Amino acid sequence: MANTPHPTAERIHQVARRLFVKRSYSDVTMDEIAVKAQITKGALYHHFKSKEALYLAMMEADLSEKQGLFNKAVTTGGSAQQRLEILTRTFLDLSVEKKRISGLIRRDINTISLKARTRLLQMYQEALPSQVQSIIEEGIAEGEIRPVDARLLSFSFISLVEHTISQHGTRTLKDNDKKIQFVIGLLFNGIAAGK
Amino acid sequence: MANTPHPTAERIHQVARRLFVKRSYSDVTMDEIAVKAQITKGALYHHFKSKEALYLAMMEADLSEKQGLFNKAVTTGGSAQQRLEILTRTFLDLSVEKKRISGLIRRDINTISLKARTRLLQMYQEALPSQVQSIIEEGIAEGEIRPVDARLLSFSFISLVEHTISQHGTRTLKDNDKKIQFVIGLLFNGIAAGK
DNA sequence: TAAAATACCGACCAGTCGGTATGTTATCAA
DNA sequence: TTGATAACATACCGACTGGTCGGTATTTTA
Repeated sequence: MANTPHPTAERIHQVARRLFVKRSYSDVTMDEIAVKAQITKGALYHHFKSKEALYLAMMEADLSEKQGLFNKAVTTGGSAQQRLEILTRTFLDLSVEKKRISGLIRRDINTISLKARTRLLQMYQEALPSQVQSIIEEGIAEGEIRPVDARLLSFSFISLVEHTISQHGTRTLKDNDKKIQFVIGLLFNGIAAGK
Repeated sequence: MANTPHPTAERIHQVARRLFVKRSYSDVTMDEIAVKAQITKGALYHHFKSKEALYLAMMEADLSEKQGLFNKAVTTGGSAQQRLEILTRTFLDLSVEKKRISGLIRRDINTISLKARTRLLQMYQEALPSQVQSIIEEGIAEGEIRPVDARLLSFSFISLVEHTISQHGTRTLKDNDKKIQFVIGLLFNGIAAGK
């Protein structure tokens, strides 16, 4: 339903994704998207009624895909730590571009209309933070995790993971195993040297 | 030296800061800054040769102030944990607006010129991450903190603190003591329930 | 095969934005 | 008093941007 079977629309999505990942919402122009997608502006506006609609459609396609992927980690059995590891690995296994998209939201959220903003945050919330949150909440219920605010922690955890895929993060933590180890180790045990 | 003794320039700084905190770099116009500062565009361009120069000057003023403040925490005696607490408290005691400014960088970094970008990152680096980093490094040297990548950890810690001042963060962790407790507790001990 | 819907083209528009050119007024040293 | 300079004001420019629109080619449906 959120899929765009039309080949041209699909190409527009790809081009838009690549551009929006590299530059901010305001800085990407519809002209450039049209040129890169090898169509005219008329055709572009035939498929998407506005710049914002295109941005939202692109985000929705990406986030609903991620929601499905991450949901497998949530519904898997095992300890909260194991499930967070699986979820993190699922994320890290994505393409570089797809890993970056989630980070766009914080960057562009202030430049789109209020209505689009609410919708975007809702989609993001369901795709990522609330899934992490539910794992944490169950971990708390099981006595595996000490009682903290699960929502705030889920946001913190997500940006922790995002740091591992930054330029410096990838330089320090070469492969995904190292990244997961860093992230999970910090989350569960902290950095105190004792014991 | 980075100070702007001229009262008009100072007023422009204030207005620009308020606007840039609320909206992205591209979305804030020089016209609006002029109107809000109760001057004309001519006067605005008399004081700052370009939009980018204004943005940079504003950032520089803020970051150099923060660098000085945080440096006190770094040079204070005590354990790494105590010094990180002091640094965090220094940050949290700032006005809401000044707390937000640091976060602008990640948002606007892609929209300014390469030269300005390099400069901005350098200033930010010195003001915040590298100070946190040096505390962590000393903590590792003293055996207080287990050996991890100090730089990556400093970035992670900073965004952890930033989360506590988000909308949800302030709702959950009412006062600064609660925020510091959350942030330091997570960093040093993690969330594992055992012991 | 006629008709209708879809996909696409490209010129154009109204508005916006950063920046400039050209004045006018306040300040203050000589 | 003068004259240079800083500190503004005003009018304007040119590039650019999101979006429109009349029209055409192509495919689907009746």
